[in-house]
Amino acid sequence: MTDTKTRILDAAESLIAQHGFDVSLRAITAKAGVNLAAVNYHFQSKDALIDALVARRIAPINRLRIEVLDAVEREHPEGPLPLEAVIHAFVDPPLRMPGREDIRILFGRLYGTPGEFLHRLFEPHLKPLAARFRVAFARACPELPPADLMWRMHFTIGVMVHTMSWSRIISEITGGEVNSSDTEALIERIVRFTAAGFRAAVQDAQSQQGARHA
Amino acid sequence: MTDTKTRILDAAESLIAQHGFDVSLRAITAKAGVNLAAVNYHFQSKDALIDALVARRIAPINRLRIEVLDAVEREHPEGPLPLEAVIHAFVDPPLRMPGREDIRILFGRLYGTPGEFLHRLFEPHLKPLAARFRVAFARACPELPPADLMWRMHFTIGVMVHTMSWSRIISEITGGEVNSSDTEALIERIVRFTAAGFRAAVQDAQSQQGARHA
DNA sequence: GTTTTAATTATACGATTGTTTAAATCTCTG
DNA sequence: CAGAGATTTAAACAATCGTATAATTAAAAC
Repeated sequence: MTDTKTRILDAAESLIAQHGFDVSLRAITAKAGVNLAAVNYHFQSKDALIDALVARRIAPINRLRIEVLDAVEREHPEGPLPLEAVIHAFVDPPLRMPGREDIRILFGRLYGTPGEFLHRLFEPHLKPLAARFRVAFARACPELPPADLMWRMHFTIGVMVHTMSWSRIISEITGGEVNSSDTEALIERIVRFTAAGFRAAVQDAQSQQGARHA
Repeated sequence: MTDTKTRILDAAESLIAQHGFDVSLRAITAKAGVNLAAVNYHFQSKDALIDALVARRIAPINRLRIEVLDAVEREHPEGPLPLEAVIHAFVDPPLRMPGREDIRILFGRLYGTPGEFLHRLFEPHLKPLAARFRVAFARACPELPPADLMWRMHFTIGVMVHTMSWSRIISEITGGEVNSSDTEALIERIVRFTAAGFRAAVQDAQSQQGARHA
């Protein structure tokens, strides 16, 4: 019999992935097979439970992302970094996340609902990561203006998050035509798409001015 | 004094965009300045209110998307369609949506929480639209395998949705460095990024096999 | 002006929520 | 074995939720 604390976390993780963050503590404790009050005993509140739930998954993923990026930078101590390698370092760990598919959906749901949990999530987990990858992407695309770099990182996150949050129903709504079970092929599709997006020509200030009044 | 029904819709729209779909009817009716029971009188339930709220915004957007796509196809009755024009037809209407910024955030939140509202949303609103744009993208990228075509449409939606749902806080978390107030420039960035992604080389079956065991 | 319908109001209902309390049980130390 | 601390349990708390009811007011029709 596993630990009560982790059983609560597992049950909450699965239920939140399926039904959203407003699942009741009673549903969570029922699925975990523990008493209702156990949540407020081991964690302090429902919000603290969600924080612990998120931290448990994000922390190892971000650690792995940094490790992979470290290896890439070690192989290229100077000069431009290979763009595909940087993208891989960013998207592989969450997409290859071990365990149930629920975790991927939870991850996507987390990014899809900015405002509620994100301020508690961004400062400790995402902010240092974003700063780290920003300089890496800048080294991979030296000629890209800073604003475009940030936007294209943002777009890449959008591709990754949307793929994760729709991973369960994407095959359903396409009639099984599109399937996300082959993780490696999916990662390769994401990297090719976003890398080409990073390498796209940027709009110079003059044509921007023109497009605005077209 | 505007209509009670639209005042409820406006208030619900704004509050849901800010705080999610689990806002109370009391908060909605308080902001609208109407009585609590007015919601169950004019609509039948809270779910029906959300359905009406979504339909009110999605219907004209999708109508405009189809109109713009019709014009593109009329200008190119045969042969390949210009890829950028097809992407513009898809992403411009929601991003240029008139009215408050709340609507864009609501739109993004809707896509970010698949499963709850999406089955009620997909069949009537999204399914015919996806079928229509699928053939258009196929005409724009004739050499692209069907599976890759679907995935890259999916990625494009991810870029669009993520940009919309993060439009309010993106400038906040980047310290004002990245700003989404210039809609036309933002659209241009999205189109350049995704068009380059559509044109990226696809992975052939052989190298797929190899990558899977790499 | 009276009647009929539509719309709004105040109020209450049952159900569910997160959280707390106090007693019961278990676990381990001395 | 005794007892101190940790954990689990059942029960209840106040608050909030969506919804329904009945009465009241406004509007429209004849």
